[in-house]
Amino acid sequence: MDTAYAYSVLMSIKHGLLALLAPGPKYGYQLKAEFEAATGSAWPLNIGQVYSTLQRLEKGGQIEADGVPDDDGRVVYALTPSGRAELADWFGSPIAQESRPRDELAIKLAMAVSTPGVEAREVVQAQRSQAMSSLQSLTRLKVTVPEEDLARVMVIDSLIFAVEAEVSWLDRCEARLRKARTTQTPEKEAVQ
Amino acid sequence: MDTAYAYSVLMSIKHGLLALLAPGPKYGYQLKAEFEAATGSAWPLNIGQVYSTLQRLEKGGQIEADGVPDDDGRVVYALTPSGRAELADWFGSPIAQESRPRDELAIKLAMAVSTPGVEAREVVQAQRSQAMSSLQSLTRLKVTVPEEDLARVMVIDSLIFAVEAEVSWLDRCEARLRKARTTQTPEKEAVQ
DNA sequence: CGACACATGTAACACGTTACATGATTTG
DNA sequence: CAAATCATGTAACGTGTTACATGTGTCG
Repeated sequence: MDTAYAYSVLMSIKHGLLALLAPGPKYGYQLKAEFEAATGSAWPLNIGQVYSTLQRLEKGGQIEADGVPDDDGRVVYALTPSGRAELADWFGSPIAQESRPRDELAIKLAMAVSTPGVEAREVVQAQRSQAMSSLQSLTRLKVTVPEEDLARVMVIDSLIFAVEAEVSWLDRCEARLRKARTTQTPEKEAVQ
Repeated sequence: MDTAYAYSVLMSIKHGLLALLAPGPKYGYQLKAEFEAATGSAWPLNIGQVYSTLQRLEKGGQIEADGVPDDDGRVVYALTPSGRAELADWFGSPIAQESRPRDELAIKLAMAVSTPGVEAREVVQAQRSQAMSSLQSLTRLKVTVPEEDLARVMVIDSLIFAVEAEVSWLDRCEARLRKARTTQTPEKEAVQ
């Protein structure tokens, strides 16, 4: 293999489509619909992206067009053994911590505290109020989806948990910043 | 602008480098070192990527090479007004919820529950034990960095908070799955 | 000398994203 | 008929990632 990325390889869509193809062959529009039925309101999926991804999956030998277009011009794709293997591997092994994208917010705050002229606490507060408002829309959204729809509920929960964690983290940062200012530079704030 | 992405635009490195250039001109290796000094052990930065990104920033008019290579072949880059403006905008506005990458784990679990033949609870448990072990390494790592090093402490905290939230979420998913199995299909598990 | 760190750079690729073109079918 | 929806596809770009080439300086 030449494609051995050490971390930060995003393949959510690819794997998601593979999973949707597991029960049986499907076509593009159907995949978009089913993908959004589960992860839906959270992460809409541009239809163009479905076809791009299908193309790349076919090129990679993980899926193949099921013969000719079906009854009415719809092109149906099916998993190949290779694709089925990759899917099994995806489900079978946990997602590595190192394979996750860099957290832009963490980087931003790290940079904010070490960049002169930037008030890190303002950054924290702006982010916090934004997080609180998304928390509200998420809880509003959650009551609209029935408990039985496991996939959707779980996805929304994951967003809620992530935002809540972000708020807690921001609060801790606030505390750290407050403490650092009062202990380190007691009267430096008077300057300028 | 032609580049108006609606969501999922990753620009952590770009903005990170811009921030590092704010105090004054710097060269590639130095930027790598300083970037890792803050976000360090969490997200190492390939040196090649620094040069790629610098090149793209220069092409985009956000930075420019400071005349000739300095005393010893080192090429120093500085912010342009445009770059400074973009940086101010980055610090000044919160990171949008929609601009975050899709959570692969959430998608995976959503797919797991709707894919026949896949035991979602096994996926949950595998992920959970992996999360617990990364939580351990993170807490081990945290004690090695001094409290005064705000940036690094905050970055590690952000990882810890994220993993803790993941564990809580996984536990909730476990509960939901257990409940769904006992209420929905009481004896279906006997089949096959 | 040989190994290693410092330093710059390029080429190639994978993935995500959108804009655009094209047609068939349905429906007010 | 016109508009909306269904359906497929392509071209282009931005960002992240790595592998590789190249050279300098230092130190055992």
